[in-house]
Amino acid sequence: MAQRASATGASSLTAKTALFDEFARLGQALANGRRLEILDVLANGERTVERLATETGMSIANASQHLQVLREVGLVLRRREGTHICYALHDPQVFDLWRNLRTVAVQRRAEVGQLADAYLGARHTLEPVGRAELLRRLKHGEDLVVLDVRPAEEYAAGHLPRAVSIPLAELRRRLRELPRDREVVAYCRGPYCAFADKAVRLLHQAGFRVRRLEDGLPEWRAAGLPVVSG
Amino acid sequence: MAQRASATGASSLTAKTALFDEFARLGQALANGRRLEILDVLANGERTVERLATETGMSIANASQHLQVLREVGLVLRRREGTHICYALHDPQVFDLWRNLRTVAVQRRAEVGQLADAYLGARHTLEPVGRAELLRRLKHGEDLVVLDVRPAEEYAAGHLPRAVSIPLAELRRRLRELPRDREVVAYCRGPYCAFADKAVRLLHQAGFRVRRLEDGLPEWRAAGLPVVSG
DNA sequence: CTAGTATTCAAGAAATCAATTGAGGAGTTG
DNA sequence: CAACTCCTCAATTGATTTCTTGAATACTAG
Repeated sequence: MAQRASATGASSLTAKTALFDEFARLGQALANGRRLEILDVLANGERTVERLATETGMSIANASQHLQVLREVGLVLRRREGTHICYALHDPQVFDLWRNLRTVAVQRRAEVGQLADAYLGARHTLEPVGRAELLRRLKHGEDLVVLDVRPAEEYAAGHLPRAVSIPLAELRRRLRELPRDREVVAYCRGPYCAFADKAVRLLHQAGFRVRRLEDGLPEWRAAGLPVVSG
Repeated sequence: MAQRASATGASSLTAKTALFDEFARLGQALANGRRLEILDVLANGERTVERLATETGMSIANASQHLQVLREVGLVLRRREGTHICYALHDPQVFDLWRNLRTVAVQRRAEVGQLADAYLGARHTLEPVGRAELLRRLKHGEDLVVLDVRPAEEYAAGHLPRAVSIPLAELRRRLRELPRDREVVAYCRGPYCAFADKAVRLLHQAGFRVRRLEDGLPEWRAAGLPVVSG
């Protein structure tokens, strides 16, 4: 941001300029794909720097630096946990902001949809289950299996009512735990997480009746729907 | 964004990286104070490049370049109007995104509040009127004057029901148009626009009973409240 | 108090971004 | 169709951003 630096003394800046530059700092924090990946993961629960780095494929130093940026603008906060330091979203509104950004990006830019398909593998082949639909069917006592394919820690930090946890990495060898006479609804971290899509493909090939939830646990929680933890 | 450039061929990027980088492009568009100023003004109605430049104090070329950035990511769209080209927010969701960014910035960063006070001149001296309160008092037929102090074009593009238009620049010499026996509620472009605050100070010194609306017309419209145009 | 480890800091190279200036394009009006 | 107006593009300069590497820090655990 050249014009902010060119007036390091801050005296040549009008107050209005300074105010909007301050808003823009939040935009800057959202202006990097790696930081958005971090936010997306953190929406599923707090994480140490190390785990965050391995899950996103960054170096630890790099992940740490991005976390500093997010912390400076107040998007995340940290907490010591034994020898580790855990980072978490500062509050639910931060997730709302990230989701709002996503939504506008998808609606306004065709490239996003193409890239999403490239990453997730055109999922339009099978209509996902809507939140309202799932809730209704659960309430009617319908006999379906809700499957959480995220890592076990995230399931522990909060999951859908009656959900079963089988992390994607273990799914192939734990297929027998799933009943074949009931429909399976899989979910993961959200619409831009590949876990549930991969699970659906795997289960579909194995002959299960399976669909994915339209989005993930953070959206479910943000919609005010019940979340079970522990 | 070094890592995007380092892979100009785009082949070394994983699909996930590319997807989140695409989301980040929207963040980049929001990562500049001048562009946020533009969005804030455009939320009150479309504007030509020239007007936008003079209102925000930028050079025309600079304003044009920022508008190109906003257009590339789909935040604004343009339309020819005679010899001019008008820019407008692409849709109401764009305003929601900007408002969401503002909200998080104010809640998470103390600096923002201080800068806002520096710009607007600590307005806490007088409690603003809430949207709900104003609406209720209007419905009860209470005898108050709703005063729109934005430029006349913005009033024409949409204003509160029963609002009177006196642009801030003309307020001092049109004081006699306002009744002294009724409370005046002034509003402008939003919480980070100085027009209403200046109007309140001016009217208060002139002996009027006056308060400002908690925020401006774009927020009123976004709340689904009635807007009159023409 | 010491050892060990998770995290942060610091420095440097490559690339991007912002604002200015001046030239060029696109369209409209007469 | 020609002149004019409004707008966009291109090039430049200086600052910022991003990632890597290696060193320093801050804690916990024993």
